[in-house]
Amino acid sequence: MVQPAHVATTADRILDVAERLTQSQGYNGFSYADVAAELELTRAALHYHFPGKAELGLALVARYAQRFMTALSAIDALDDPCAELAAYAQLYLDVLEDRRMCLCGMLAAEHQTLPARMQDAVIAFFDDNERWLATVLDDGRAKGALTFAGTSEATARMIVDGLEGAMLVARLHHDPSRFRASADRLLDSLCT
Amino acid sequence: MVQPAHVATTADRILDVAERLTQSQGYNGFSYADVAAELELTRAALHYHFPGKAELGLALVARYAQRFMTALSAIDALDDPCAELAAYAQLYLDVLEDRRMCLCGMLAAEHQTLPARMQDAVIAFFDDNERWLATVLDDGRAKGALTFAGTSEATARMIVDGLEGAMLVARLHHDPSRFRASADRLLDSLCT
DNA sequence: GTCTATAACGAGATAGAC
DNA sequence: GTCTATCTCGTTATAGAC
Repeated sequence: MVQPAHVATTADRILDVAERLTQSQGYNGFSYADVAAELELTRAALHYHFPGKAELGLALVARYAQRFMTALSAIDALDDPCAELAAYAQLYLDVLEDRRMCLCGMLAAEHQTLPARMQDAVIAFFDDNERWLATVLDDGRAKGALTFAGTSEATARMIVDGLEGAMLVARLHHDPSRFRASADRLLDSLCT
Repeated sequence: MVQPAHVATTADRILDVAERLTQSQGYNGFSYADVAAELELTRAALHYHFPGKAELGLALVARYAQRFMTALSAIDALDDPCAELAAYAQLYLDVLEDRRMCLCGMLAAEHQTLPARMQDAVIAFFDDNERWLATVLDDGRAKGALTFAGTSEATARMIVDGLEGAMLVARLHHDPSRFRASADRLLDSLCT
């Protein structure tokens, strides 16, 4: 049986709630009870869909990473390196708007406490982001649309670092404009 | 009675362990039992020194912030804006060397789950850092030692954001050289 | 200042009925 | 697929002896 596209399965609704809770309170900051209460289910029902919290957490990262990579593919279609970087920053801003941290940024902070497979998935998320950014940077430099010193890999890392850090700090004040200011300064220096 | 400078009080040793655990696993990622075991004390002894985890957490941030501000005062003595920025980044690198996150960076991630007074103290830490950096930047621009567009406040925020984010990500790979690369690119663009 | 003992609660998890 | 009931363990916290 295939679900109609507009009806979320229970598993999806669990992931939606768990994702928001993880982004706002951390993986170690929410419980099955929190998710169950919000969905008006019992904890046991959650265990049916995700046997343990480790499985839920892994599904969380996998879905988030997949969704993110899909968004990056869509950005590729812009075919304008400078606009692509701006669109990339906008992905972060969208998350920040309702006071969430990047899921993997949050999990990066908690990294040492995570199940091994979640740790690996978080690292892979950042590697994928850096790789994608590096191709945008290389492409932009080849086209003359972007200017930067050093390797595209190092520049990509600086962008990821800057955006993740800007989210982390801007969230304290619930102030997306702070994020935008940092992000703009970071990216404007690259666009010719 | 005053303690000799080289003998740490029990309260200090508790803070030392709790600080390291918070920086590596998060405030929600360690327990009184963890601290007690490492110090070969009981949990009850910890409650004597810090009635509850909220008080311990607040003392943690207060001590860290005070120590950090003292370090910033020492850096002021360098009287060379570019060297001062490098020394500032070095503070972060020192923390990262044994796989710790900045205490307040970690607490920023967990911010929404913290006791109210801890939340305020974390925000104050970042405000103080930004203020200090802004004075270094203003001073450096006046002397002609630093160049940057826009306000010193906005530039200060970009520096804090970049360094915190670089720590967050570099810690994943246990790779301080990544931090150094990001930090150098961030700061070199300011030094004339 | 530190201990033993215990209370009170929350978390993750499982068995088995429906 | 969801429920009730239960288990086990970890966590915070307190009382009272030493």
